[in-house]
Amino acid sequence: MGRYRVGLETRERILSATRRLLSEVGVDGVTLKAITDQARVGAGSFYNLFASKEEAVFEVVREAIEAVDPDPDGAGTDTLADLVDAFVTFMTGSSPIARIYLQLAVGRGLTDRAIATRVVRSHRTRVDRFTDAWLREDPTLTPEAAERRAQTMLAALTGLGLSVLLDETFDMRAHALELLPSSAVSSTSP
Amino acid sequence: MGRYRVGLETRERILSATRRLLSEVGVDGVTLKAITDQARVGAGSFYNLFASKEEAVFEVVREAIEAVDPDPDGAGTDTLADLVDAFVTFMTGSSPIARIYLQLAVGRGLTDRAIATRVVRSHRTRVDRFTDAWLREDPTLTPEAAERRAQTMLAALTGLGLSVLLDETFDMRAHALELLPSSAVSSTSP
DNA sequence: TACATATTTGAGCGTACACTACATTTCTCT
DNA sequence: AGAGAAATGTAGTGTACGCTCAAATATGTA
Repeated sequence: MGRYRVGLETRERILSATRRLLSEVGVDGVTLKAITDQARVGAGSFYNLFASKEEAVFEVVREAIEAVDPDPDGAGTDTLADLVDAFVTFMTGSSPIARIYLQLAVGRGLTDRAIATRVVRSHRTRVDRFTDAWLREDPTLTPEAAERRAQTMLAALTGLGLSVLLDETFDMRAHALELLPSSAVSSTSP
Repeated sequence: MGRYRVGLETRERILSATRRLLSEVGVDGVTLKAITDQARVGAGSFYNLFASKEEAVFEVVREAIEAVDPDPDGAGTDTLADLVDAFVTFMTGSSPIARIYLQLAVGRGLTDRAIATRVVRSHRTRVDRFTDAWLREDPTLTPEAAERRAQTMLAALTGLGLSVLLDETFDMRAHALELLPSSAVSSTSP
């Protein structure tokens, strides 16, 4: 089902409106009417392009996450410090999308099956990224040990992210550095 | 406006029902109908005792957060391993309180200022507990360094708690052990 | 230009929900 | 017992929301 050019433009307008609303009024304020008003689009047009309201919201969050990904192509050259840095930037950056992401992941992921599935899948991808980086950092690790460390590190980063969301003065970066093995602390990749 | 005895009993029934629903069906499942059905009470009775649904939910949340607060009379002899162990047990134990607490702290605490304040305060108390334990573990640490490590460790434990909420098969204990300094890994306090 | 396909509109459907009105019953105190 | 306050159940009301549908219009292609 090919799209006409105007359809793709409308899609962008809808995503922009959703992004803006998420930032300005939060996840609860994003109603379909708010989106379609903001995008100057009828409800029917919205559903011609998105299967549900949630789909648009997730697309926005997904793009926000990708925007800070140090290695979008998965080339496998990013270091642990790079990944940690990217996560910290995502959480402490100016965009409020990080808050939305955590809220959706935990606040709704626990009860909404569709959301839980997406959260788990993206989490899985991130764990793999961190696992690979751990193996590059310390080739003597078994794959299992590397994954365990990746899981722990990611969970810790999530917890630190929560801390900074609850208390904006929390110095997430300083704390996150403690999660790195001492050999990797000094600098990010050259 | 004094209350009759039956009114106070009804109030307790409503709070119990709300508490139970929070743990069984989650925050989103707590509708007024669910509460009044569970409490075997009419909607009119509910609004005779509470100004709004939120008021009842908030009362339960407040009690749940208080229940999570570490014992303020703690003798101050816990080791880091003890504290980690207690946290893991709390998270993976049979009581649904941990679930409620985390879900509300993240799901609502990010947007509800009143809840955020309570979460931050109980978190603060726990950080102090962990800081003391770090100092006992390694007396060469400066108080600042100890607190930084305490914050990181607690955030990591919280993140691991989130992991186990999203995936019940997640082995929180194994991962939590990685957070301890190597000298403390082998055993809990004698 | 003719045709197929994509896009748009917006009134309105179904539903879920918090909350209310009010007649009735129960409670407590004197 | 009697009176007034409190508690109760029912049957709603109002509203907000996600989403649908059919008809009308725009777009791309041969």
